[in-house]
Amino acid sequence: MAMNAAMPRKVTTRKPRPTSVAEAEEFRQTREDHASETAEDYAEAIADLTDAVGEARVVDLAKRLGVTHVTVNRTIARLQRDGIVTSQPYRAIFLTDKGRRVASASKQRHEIVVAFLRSLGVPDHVARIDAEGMEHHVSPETLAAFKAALAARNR
Amino acid sequence: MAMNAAMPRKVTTRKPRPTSVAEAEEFRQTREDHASETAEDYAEAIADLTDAVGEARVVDLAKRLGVTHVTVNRTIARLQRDGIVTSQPYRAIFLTDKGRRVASASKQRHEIVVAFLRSLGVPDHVARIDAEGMEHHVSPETLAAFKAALAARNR
DNA sequence: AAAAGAATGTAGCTATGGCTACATTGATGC
DNA sequence: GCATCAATGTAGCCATAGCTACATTCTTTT
Repeated sequence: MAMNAAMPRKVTTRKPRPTSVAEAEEFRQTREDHASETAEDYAEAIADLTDAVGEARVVDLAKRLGVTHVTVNRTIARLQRDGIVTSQPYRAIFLTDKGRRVASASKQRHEIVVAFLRSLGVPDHVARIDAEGMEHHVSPETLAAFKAALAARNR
Repeated sequence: MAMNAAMPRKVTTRKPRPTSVAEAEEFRQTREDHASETAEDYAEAIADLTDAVGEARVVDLAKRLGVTHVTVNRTIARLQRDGIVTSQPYRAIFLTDKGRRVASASKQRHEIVVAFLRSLGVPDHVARIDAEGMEHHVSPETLAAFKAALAARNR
């Protein structure tokens, strides 16, 4: 690119750059959480459907998660690859032991987060929406704090 | 696919399918939030850097967000497309008015969430990590509830 | 048993969000 | 002024996550 005289050039020396990368770790953690969000949502949905109607089918998951059956299909393939579910063509989807553990932990956390938000006076519908987004980023420490706050309120 | 006799066939009629899609809305909302997360994180980072050293450069953002400069570059192009920032090749990045609004709202929410978690006894470092993930999913209602809880504690 | 309809699968598109490797430009030092 | 190094830009790869359109298979109905 040719030098353009009309383009105001910066003459002064560059300001010293902050070298701290402390915050970077927080963003990294958040990105990592995102990777497991899908697995947790699917595992929980599959567990619920299995409890309710005995099996989880692609259409049911699609309806429940608000995506098309195509997306479900591809995600299930990944979850199978990762040992969360078992599935065979044209058959229902089932959780592995690992999948059941994921679902159970996720469900527990979900319920605590919803209960906690509701205890703060957040309307039920809003609490459910917020919990769905927040829950995957709630560490064990924060979950414990939520539990403790709930217990204190009921004491 | 040929019928495989060894494959246990389901003989009974399919169970009735649950038709409720109530939960789907929650997942949709969460996916929507994800779309704005990046914009908020970048806007906040750019605002902070601009305050601290007068300008935000690609390297600084990369360091701070924990990604490579390539990722920053591409994201900045998108943010420019979306009217959040202005940028010219080889120059610093600046927020538009819209970008400043995003940054300010995001920063405020971030600080409230961190303060709230800390007030529950969550260790500072953990509070920061969790807040980073959670904040983008905190609705105005929940944020108000957090604020109220903080105010009550300081009363 | 054949037709119709529902469910599932597949091909291929878009967008985001990471990355490495390499090219170019800008800033600094000699 | 030129060489060097840092910063920025570009090409192109991969994975996730959504979609429409179409093909196949299964279930139900007639």
